[in-house]
Amino acid sequence: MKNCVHKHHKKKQELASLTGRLRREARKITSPRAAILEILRHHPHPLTIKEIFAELPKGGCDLATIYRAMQMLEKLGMVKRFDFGDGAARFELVGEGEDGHHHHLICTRCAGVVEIDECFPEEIERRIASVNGFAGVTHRLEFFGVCPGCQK
Amino acid sequence: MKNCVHKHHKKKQELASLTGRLRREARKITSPRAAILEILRHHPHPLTIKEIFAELPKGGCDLATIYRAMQMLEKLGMVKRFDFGDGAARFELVGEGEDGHHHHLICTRCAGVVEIDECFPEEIERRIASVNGFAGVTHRLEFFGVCPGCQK
DNA sequence: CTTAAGTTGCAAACGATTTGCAATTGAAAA
DNA sequence: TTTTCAATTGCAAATCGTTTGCAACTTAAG
Repeated sequence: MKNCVHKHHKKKQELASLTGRLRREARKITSPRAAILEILRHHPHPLTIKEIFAELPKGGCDLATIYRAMQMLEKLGMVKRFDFGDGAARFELVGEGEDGHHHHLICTRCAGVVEIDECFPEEIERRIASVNGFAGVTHRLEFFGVCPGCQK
Repeated sequence: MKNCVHKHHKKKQELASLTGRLRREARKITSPRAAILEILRHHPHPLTIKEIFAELPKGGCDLATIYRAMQMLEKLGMVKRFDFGDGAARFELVGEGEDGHHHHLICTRCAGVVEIDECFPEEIERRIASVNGFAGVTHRLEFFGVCPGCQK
């Protein structure tokens, strides 16, 4: 179950559109960045820094460069950071104008990932916020279990 | 908002009951362990290793000892590990027979924590599991927002 | 083509957590 | 109690993911 099922209809973004977003933010389009975006573009599921590094063409860039790129892309809202609780951050490209909020179902055996459409019920979240007087409440939510292939 | 609101009626467990659980598992009741349990007993909210370390009486034990103790207590199901996404694990004592599953509302400004009674709807989780053929599905869920005190 | 600001590689620094190992200590047995 | 041995601890070194300082190097604007 190393592959990923996608129920979200994420249109693969054009590289030009991505670099355009960068340019608009007065960021330089360097070859490491183009290569990283290219990889993210082709992987609709969350990738760790090391996975991106591994996908990088021969003589790719330094790990630090990827870390810096992801920080910056996250700040610009172009990628969303996910935490599966295993100590390594994962990143996924976010469509223009979208916020990328969604969840995953992760196999605790093979680490396979399935994107989930369901989200925590808004009314309940709203109630939790108001009952406690909190503002701007969001949540971090991930599901864990054993995938079909790992159950035997 | 450095204090914690508790809507859960967690009865503070007796130290004797805790050490009894250890003894039953053929684990030694050492002074570091007793001190750690004593601290957890008095703090119904999730504590980081460093917080436990700081609470430790003068000449407490080594950090490594706390790490080892928490690993072991977690394995025995006596503490539950939480991840607020800030890189430091937090631990909370779990009542005998309970599984400690619950969630928190965390202030992104002051890091204050409120325990939440709500959980992700079971029927939806069940549907997510069956639709994807996953078994033994659980979830990790935490809420984030700005607490009343930090909103001004 | 020049140039200044933005970027990169590299190595060192970090913070959380783990681990090897010799010295110490519970607690079961004598 | 005292003996005895496995469980446990302290300490330092090792890991791991991530960040950062800095000099060398590009990109993109003029």
